[in-house]
Amino acid sequence: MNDQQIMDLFHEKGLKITTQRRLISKYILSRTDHPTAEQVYSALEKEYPAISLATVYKTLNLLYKLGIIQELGFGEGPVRYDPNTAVHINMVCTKCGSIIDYRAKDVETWWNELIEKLDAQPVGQRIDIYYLCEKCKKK
Amino acid sequence: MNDQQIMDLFHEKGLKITTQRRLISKYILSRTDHPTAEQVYSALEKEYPAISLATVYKTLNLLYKLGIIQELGFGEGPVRYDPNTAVHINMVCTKCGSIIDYRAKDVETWWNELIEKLDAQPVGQRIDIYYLCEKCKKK
DNA sequence: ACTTAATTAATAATCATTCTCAATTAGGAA
DNA sequence: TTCCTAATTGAGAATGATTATTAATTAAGT
Repeated sequence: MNDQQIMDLFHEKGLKITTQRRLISKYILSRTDHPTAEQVYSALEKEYPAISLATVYKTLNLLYKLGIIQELGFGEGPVRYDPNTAVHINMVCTKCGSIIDYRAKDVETWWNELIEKLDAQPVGQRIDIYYLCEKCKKK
Repeated sequence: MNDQQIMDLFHEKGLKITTQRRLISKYILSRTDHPTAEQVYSALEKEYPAISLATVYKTLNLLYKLGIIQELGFGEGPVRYDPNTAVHINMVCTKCGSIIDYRAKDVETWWNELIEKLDAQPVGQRIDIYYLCEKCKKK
């Protein structure tokens, strides 16, 4: 999903298309590093100084509710946002907190087999692996 | 792992065995409903009124650091604690927040195959499926 | 251009969790 | 058993993340 498609979806749902929503949507879609709301805010502040942190939170929440992005909450620290909603594995470094997506065909295949066995129909999923990333392992 | 084994581990690590730690450990091990720290506190307050919420937080954190329990943070609401550290799926109702563990032999088998393919060695994992539980689906 | 409801910025309020520190206690040593 | 000391605890203050409030602004249909 690209940012234009998101704007179309907003329109379809009767939601207003604002500069802020456009910028936030575009920005989060462009990231693979799972930023926090604060980080999205800091990045956008440079080109759009009037933007407010509350708007960033509200918009990310809206994107989440619309199923466009994933929310990753942890025991500690702020929520991380992931534009990848396909079945994949979040490789989470327990030391530095970096998160990279691991996506493999067989993960998706297995997942589809699994959910077929359930009587429930999932509305989403989350798969995390906690490990030490290369950088942190060296130290 | 039972609570006596946890006490043995505490001893081994040079950690003091207190009434609070005993009660909190025993309680969380007995639950399958993934309670919050607040809920653990409320339950234990009845038989041990002097217990403090800070101690509950600290002890649950300690158990987590020792790898005895799992911490499940979400985008909203408090952290939930899960004494089941085996590979399993957390079935999370997106409406009422109930969490039940889904454990199947093939989940573990597949998981072991998967992590063999990674060059990283995981220190833990988390698998969630978001869905509507039976009760909430009826409404 | 006009209207109006939705959205925004700014900041106060809230919620969950951690921190601080004086008092208490576990558990090893005498 | 009693003593000693460092670890732990309870109580509440402090912090950090997020949400709520509200007056001002703005998107977008008429």
